Amino acid sequence: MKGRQVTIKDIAAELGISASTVSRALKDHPDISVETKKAVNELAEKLNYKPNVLALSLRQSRSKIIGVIIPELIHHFFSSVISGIDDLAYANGYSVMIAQSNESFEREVNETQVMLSSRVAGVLVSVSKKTKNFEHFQVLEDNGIPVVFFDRVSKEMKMDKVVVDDFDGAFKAVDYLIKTGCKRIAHYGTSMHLLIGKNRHNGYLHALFKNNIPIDDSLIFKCDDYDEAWYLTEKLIKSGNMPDGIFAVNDITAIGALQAVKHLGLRVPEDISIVGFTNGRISTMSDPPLTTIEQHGYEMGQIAVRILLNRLEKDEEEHEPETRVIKTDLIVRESTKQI
Amino acid sequence: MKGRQVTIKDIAAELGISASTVSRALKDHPDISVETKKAVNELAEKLNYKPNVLALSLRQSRSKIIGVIIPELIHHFFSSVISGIDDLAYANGYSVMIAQSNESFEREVNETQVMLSSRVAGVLVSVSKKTKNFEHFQVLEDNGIPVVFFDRVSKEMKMDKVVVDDFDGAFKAVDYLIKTGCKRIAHYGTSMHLLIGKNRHNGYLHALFKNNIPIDDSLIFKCDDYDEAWYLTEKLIKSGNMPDGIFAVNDITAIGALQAVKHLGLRVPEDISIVGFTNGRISTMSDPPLTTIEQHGYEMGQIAVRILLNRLEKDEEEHEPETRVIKTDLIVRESTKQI
DNA sequence: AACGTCATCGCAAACGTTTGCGAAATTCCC
DNA sequence: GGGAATTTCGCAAACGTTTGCGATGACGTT
Repeated sequence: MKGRQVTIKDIAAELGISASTVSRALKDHPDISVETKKAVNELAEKLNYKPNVLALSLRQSRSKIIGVIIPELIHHFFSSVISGIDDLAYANGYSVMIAQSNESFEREVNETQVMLSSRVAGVLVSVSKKTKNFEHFQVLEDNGIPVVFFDRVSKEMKMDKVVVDDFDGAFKAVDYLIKTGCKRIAHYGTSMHLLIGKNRHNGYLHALFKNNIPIDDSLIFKCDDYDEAWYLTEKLIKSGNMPDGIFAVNDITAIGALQAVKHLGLRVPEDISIVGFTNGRISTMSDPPLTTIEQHGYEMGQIAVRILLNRLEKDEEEHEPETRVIKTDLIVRESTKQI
Repeated sequence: MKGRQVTIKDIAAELGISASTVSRALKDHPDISVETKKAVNELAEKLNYKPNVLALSLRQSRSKIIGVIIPELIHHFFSSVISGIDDLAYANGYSVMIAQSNESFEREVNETQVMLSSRVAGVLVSVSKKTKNFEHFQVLEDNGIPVVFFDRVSKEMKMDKVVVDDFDGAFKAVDYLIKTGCKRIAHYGTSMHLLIGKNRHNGYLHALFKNNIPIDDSLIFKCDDYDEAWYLTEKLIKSGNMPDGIFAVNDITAIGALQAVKHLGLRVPEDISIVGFTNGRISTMSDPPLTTIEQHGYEMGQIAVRILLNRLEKDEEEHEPETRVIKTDLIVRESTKQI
């Protein structure tokens, strides 16, 4: 019952041989006779021996754990990414340690300390909204722990990144709105110090520009969650400054706007068209279903892992930071008009 | 740059004292003089020393990692649970290692091996739909790794569990449907070998019974996802065997049914009332918003951690498995009629 | 018979930390 | 000032594993 776990020594003792021999036998070292190997393997099987990865990691001072730091777990996009991370990590014999910062800078810093303490092989991170300083990640790199950022990244960090083509995605969304007849398109965006905020904003501007639509600052807002969107949309409509299209930085915000529009007795898309960003599960559940941008979270997770594993293999020599950009797709549903 | 990490020995060498002294100084052992402590702590700070938890875990053969095995990450309920787990684990100095089984029995078994290898302190698990055999979890217990199950549990396992009061939740849902005038209530349920499937089913039956409504087997189905629900609902309505209420085993299924009903030109809740289970994010996003059962995933995660930590503290002596039941709440929205 | 060649295995150190025990050095007490 | 008590620290072992090196025998070769 309540037992210690079986070790190599237990096997060695029971067989009357040394621990080294058992170790070598288990990994099919040529120095060991077939009979010994057979005996060792059989006993290991019988005792349900599992190598102690702690000891292993300690020995070669590198663990098979990938650390992941994200702002929030309860979020379709992030859980997609983690799912991609977990699947590929698992396929390569790595385990995944997660830590959510809950959008708190202090906790994010603390989590990097934990990663350091745990001697993880590498860290994948999407920074919190409050993070404007990246020293704690540099510390990881300085201690030999490679860091790969995904989605929420910043320009100033000279490290590996994998991001979605936010500019192009936003452009596609807004361009589509225009092509379906919208002329007064509002943008609900997130913090501009996050690249994703800035890039989506710029994509929005670029689409207007390309289509010769003047920029109207009274239609551009910092607004990135459900309740905010509801409130803002209601205010906007009642104020008389009503847009005929809304491009929101994510699906939740888009749906908040959508609900508010319907609540006021207006129709989507006839009166106001709406486009979100992410293509999460909810985008098919709203009424009407949401036109949005597919962000390929699962693939993003996988790519991040692949970049990390690559770095871990050829770990020496100076390394030139790489930025991978994932293309988005416009998913047309019924919250926008026909083209 | 590309450095090894700082160890206790580095500090000891630089200060010309022994590693033991540094170790004791760092944890404020009374045997060490104040000046030494001061010197050690300052240097540790300066060098950014972080204890190597691998070595620590190896030493006392127990790590500060909680393993979590779940069927699917991309799922509002499960990510809520993990979020609760992570927050409480973090507060108690533990890290969280996740592993998704993707509803595969083989992978679930493999993940338990990994947990064993990693010498995690304990494991929290929600079993896959395919799991009908629980030996792999018994192996964990036999090796001194406590296991706590949550949500998806089975009767035959004699271990700690934390579940939602599925019976009562289902009862509340169906009872409410009846009170609002429904007479022909369909049930879309999940596998009966999962306790949650059976209990919700029984809660459904009990509500019918209490209200003297005969059970109609032609209204009971195994159907637990979006597409299935859409298809089944459409078939059901067209076949003329139309229910006036639907109680679904989760929100996604409920919304699938809701969409199908609307698609056929019928109204929710006037023609058919619908109740889901979970109260996930999507339940507020549908049109009309979904009446559902709040399942308290975040709290469930926290309770699971608390049970585990309790066991880890007084780890000796035989332990009587405990089952914690979390009460549900009926959340009334607009997919049901007024009472 | 003397030597080299293999095949097979064990010793011991190392990874970073903790901790019981003992060893100095200092202080105290009478 | 002699002994005891106290303070402050170091030694070494241990956790489980890997691995360079050396050891032991059994052979085969001259």
